[in-house]
Amino acid sequence: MVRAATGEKKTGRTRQTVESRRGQLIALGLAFFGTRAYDVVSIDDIAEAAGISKGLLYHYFPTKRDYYAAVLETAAEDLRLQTVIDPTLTSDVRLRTGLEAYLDFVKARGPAYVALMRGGIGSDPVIAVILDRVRGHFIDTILKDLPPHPRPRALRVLLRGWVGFVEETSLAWLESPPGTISRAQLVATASSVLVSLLGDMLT
Amino acid sequence: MVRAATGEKKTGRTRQTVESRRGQLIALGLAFFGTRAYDVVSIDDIAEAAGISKGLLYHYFPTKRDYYAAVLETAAEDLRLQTVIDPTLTSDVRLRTGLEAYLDFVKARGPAYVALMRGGIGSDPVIAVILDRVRGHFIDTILKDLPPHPRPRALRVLLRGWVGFVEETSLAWLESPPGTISRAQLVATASSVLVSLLGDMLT
DNA sequence: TTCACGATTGAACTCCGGTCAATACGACGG
DNA sequence: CCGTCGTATTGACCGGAGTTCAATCGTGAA
Repeated sequence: MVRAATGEKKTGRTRQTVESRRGQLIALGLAFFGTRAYDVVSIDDIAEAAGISKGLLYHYFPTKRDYYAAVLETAAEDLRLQTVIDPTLTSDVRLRTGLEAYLDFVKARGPAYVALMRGGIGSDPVIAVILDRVRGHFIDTILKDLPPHPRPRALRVLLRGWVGFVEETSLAWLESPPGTISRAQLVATASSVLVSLLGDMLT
Repeated sequence: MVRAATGEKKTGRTRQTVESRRGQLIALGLAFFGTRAYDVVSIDDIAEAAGISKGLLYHYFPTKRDYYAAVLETAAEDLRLQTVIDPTLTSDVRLRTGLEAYLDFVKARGPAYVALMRGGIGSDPVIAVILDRVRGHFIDTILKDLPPHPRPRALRVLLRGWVGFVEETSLAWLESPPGTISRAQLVATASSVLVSLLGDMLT
């Protein structure tokens, strides 16, 4: 309609490879879902920001939820990569280094991390599975360091609680005014909690 | 259209008081949002289940999010009421009793509690405030028992972490097969974590 | 240069959140 | 027993958002 008035080229089509387009869309999703709530972000917003048509987004992701899931999965994978620790170190050092890496990741991502991990649509099964996998990965990493001998079933429950402690503590750290608590103190407390937890269990 | 075929009375209008209607809708919301994700639950679903028109729901709640917030608020209030402990008891006993009450509440509500507290729309500011208030209430309750003397600002951050520990642990307890961990062990571990946390801080 | 594959479009469809004027239930006064 | 009045309640309507799909055109290979 008004198209004739604008001086733009008739076809704005810029063909891209599937990976680059997918990457662009996921990156956009990280920005959008990291800022606004799931149901406030519209497919049209994404498409417009990407400079593509709505239909194309559905060429890459079957549904909005799948799109969100893919975005979350990417964030989760980033977190996993960012917290890989040199396996030759002492388990104690690895714990502290891992916690530091985790906190650095949280600090770098800021509110986007909060919105993605906490917000979103937690009660959706697909989403819940992704979040559980992230937490499960950390738990498995910790369990690998433990002697396989006395490993009560209750341990996993408590470790999941510990992960909750670290997550919640990190968010509080992010939101609190600077000087409230130091990164070092967080690391120290978290590892001391874990050690006492393991000590209680494995005796 | 088909209405004539059914033997129902032409007008199904059953006028109710505002409180009873509101209560019915909130109860329905607890069931729906406790089962399905926020954006999967439609206003039409609720209205149909309540036997009313969509418009009436908007007579009570200005928006879907406000409706959800009201439902959440009710659940939060229930939890608060369910965890009121006799203030004449020892602080130590109060802690254990409170934890037991919390776990009983979680067990009674089951997955619905999970969906409401974790799921929902966490990144929505209004919702986040409600959830923060619930956690803040527990933290304040704990803080009331402490001597006001050495109360570092970091304490609140760690207490929030402890609440996260309890929440996550409770969910894992719910989902785990019976016999994995006992309620008593959970209470013991959670209070021992809290005590050691406070011990580290207040020395 | 041609061809064919597939990335890309845009219009159409449906469902859903939200609005609003009209309606009728039921309590109250006469 | 009967208006009549407030308001709980309806139903039709709207714009927007998710989703579908046939048509289109850019691009690498032959």
